[in-house]
Amino acid sequence: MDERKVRVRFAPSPTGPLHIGGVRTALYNYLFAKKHQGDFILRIEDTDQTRFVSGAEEYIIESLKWLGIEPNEGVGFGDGQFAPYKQSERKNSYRQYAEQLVASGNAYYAFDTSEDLEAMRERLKASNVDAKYDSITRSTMKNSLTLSEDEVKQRLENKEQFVIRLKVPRKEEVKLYDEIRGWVNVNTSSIDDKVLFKSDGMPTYHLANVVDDYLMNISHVIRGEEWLPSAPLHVLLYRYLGWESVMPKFAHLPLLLKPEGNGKLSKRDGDRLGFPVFPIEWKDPTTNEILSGYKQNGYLPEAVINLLAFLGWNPGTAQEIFSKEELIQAFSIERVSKHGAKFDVNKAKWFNQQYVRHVDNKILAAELKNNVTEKNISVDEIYVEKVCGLVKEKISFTKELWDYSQYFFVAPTSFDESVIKKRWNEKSAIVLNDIIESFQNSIEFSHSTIENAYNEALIKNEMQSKDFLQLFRVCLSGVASGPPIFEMAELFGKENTILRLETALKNIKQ
RNA sequence: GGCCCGUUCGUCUAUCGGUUAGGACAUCAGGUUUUCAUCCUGGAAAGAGGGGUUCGAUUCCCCUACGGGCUACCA
Repeated sequence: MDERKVRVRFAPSPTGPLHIGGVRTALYNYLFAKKHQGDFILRIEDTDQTRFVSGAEEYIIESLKWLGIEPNEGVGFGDGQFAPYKQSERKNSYRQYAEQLVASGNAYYAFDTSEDLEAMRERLKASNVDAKYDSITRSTMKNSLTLSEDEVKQRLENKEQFVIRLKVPRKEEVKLYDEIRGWVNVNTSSIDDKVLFKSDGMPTYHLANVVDDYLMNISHVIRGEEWLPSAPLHVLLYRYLGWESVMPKFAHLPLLLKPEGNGKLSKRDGDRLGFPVFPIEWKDPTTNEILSGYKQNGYLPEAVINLLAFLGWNPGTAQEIFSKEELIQAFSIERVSKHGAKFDVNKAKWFNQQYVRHVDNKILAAELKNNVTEKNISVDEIYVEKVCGLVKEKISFTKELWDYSQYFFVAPTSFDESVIKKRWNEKSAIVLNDIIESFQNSIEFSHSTIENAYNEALIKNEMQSKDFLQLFRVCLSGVASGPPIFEMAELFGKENTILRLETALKNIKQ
């Protein structure tokens, strides 16, 4: 690594909600920046005004905040010395560079209408030739290379619509070093004369991205593999603009693939895959369709970061659970894999489960309390916390809290039938009554005194615990599984526990 | 079609010429947990195919196959 200060950027376009592939790109940029004490920048690439989606920009900002991978510079995170960070607000800075390329003979004005272009493509297709605007075809089109100088001047003065295209050499090897893949060679014969400056006065991605990365002193471009084919074009741009010596290093990340079948994960995959593709919930502004998010599905941001980091990267050790700080320390571009990764729902669930267990009860309680109050149940905060402490071992997602713990707040009215059917016999009621009686006579009501009372009742009635314990659980909670029974009963309290057992007795007796 | 990238257990991956090809998730079988959804132990499970290079290839090179990406005045 050279001495240049590390400055990386995440540059999404606000055409909809950010999906997890994009989130991972942001994450790798973030980790790389922090690892090298560099800057992480958020730049909004909104050069296509026709694809603007309202709310998308805010969504991107909110998502990065939720995940805790906040840029230290950029839209929504405070301007640095390179503001503005939104390309539509930088509109005026691009044309001069396009003009510079025209002046140096590396670009040209083109006046072709979309009909002209269509006709050219039809014509070439008919003769079985690759239809592209390149070193051959440009000589047959309306541009500043074929038109006289006067006519070009005239057209420009008449404010005729034009674009500026890069004059790509006919046949030239372009070498590009990718930090993940090594050297990539591309011949310019396969690249067309890309539009750099559009007729609406905005640059295309190619120009804007190169100009901004240069102006913003970007040291490394870390982006998705879908950009690899156009990277040589960008190298050409740096070269012709005279910036090749400060050209950023490139790293093209492997894509995130759909778990089943083929293709890269896309925004359109929405909810149908059984896991969210968006960090937080997104409501489509035009259709009002709601697409679910990791946040709302009960994932913890730390878990999402951890699992995403491992989709395409690994530290080379057996450790898999990494805090954000640990990821920063361990991360390196060299250990990013070259091939696409399919998202694995099971592994994602496992990651989240690991984190849920270690979350402070207070934080879980805050979420569970919402569910409880939604049901118009008023409850003590400490009680909710204790409930969380007991059930968190049993769940994978925070949104499961209520499902797994509702009997702590509402006494059961139905009882797991398969357990009743399997375990209930003529002695059950007697044992239960003995337990109730013992409880009533007890002064202290802790999990150990509960357990003692329980055991005594079993011995007295010559009953094996393994034949009765689950039945006991069902009588108390209505369901077949849950946290340690005696601790659960302690939390219910003496009166409540007795009441529940009596209710169970009444309901179950056929 | 053209160009580019890739290819190790079902999935994520380790291996930087010599390993019984390792781990994790999932799965299966046991065992704890006096019950369970936790936990522990164990099993099954992989180098796409074909050529080279080499004393020796999963590892390096070539070809084929397959997968993916790109191929717009979209990013």
